[in-house]
Amino acid sequence: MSSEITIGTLARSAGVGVETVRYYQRRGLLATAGTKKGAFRVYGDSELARLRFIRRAQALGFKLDEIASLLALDEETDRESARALARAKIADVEERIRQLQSVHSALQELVSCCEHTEAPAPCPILRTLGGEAN
Amino acid sequence: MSSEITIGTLARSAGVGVETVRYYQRRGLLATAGTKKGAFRVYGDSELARLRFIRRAQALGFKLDEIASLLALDEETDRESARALARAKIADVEERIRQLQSVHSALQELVSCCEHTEAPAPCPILRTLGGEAN
DNA sequence: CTAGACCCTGTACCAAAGTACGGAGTCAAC
DNA sequence: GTTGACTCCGTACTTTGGTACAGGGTCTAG
Repeated sequence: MSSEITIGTLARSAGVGVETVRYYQRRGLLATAGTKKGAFRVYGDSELARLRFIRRAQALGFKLDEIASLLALDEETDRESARALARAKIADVEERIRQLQSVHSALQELVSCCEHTEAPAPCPILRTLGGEAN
Repeated sequence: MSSEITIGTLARSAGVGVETVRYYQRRGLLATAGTKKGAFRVYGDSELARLRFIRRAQALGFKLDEIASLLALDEETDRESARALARAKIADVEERIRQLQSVHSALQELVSCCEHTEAPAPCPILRTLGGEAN
């Protein structure tokens, strides 16, 4: 049933490097396989699923510590907690978007000011960064 | 004219820590004052201006390496370069906003799916992260 | 039976932007 | 004439998510 796979194959199947798998093990996100076949540890489907879970969660902006919390949840009984974590992450993402948008418009302003200033004189961008009034 | 200030005052005036000033000096963003008054190095207005420049640029999302490039520009002759750097940063910020927006909508989808699933069964968020189809 | 590919463990290193600490010297005030 | 705040210089640690290497052992094919 559960395919017997070494760490290299496991890593490749999830699209990560062997060192990354080991790193997740060190971080406690993934168990180090208990069973060995000869001298090599052997992994199965559950480890692969967990590894993919980590990657998907990461793509959604969760950091490894948060993923550890997600992984500790039970599909059956922890829906509230899962939703709470997801909502917190949404708020987080929204905040970062707001920040970036404000930076974006400040930069836009500088550039368009620079473009519309015909004076051959000092660069408005550098002058603004340099100071006087703010 | 140029106020004679020690590093602590300089740092406080720019809203950073002394260690941060020293760090910028190590990074070559800020010169270590040559003049000393007794045993202590003495800074003036130009260092304060430079420090503020760094902070403003940082608030606009430039990293220290990029700020080094900005600081190397001449207000009079390097307008083109300044604009180019600002435009590159704008593109950068836009890209990050797009990324975050796509993450945001994926998260929204998960949460609203979870909210509208009345089955007492498994949590849709955790199940989606856990896999099968994607 | 040997070469090459793979695995094991442990440790060190990378970026980025600082922060903290140790041990010494010095300055100003009371 | 000493206390307390400040400075100097150098080094090490922090966070996050890995990556790289050293020095073995082992497995598989030809």
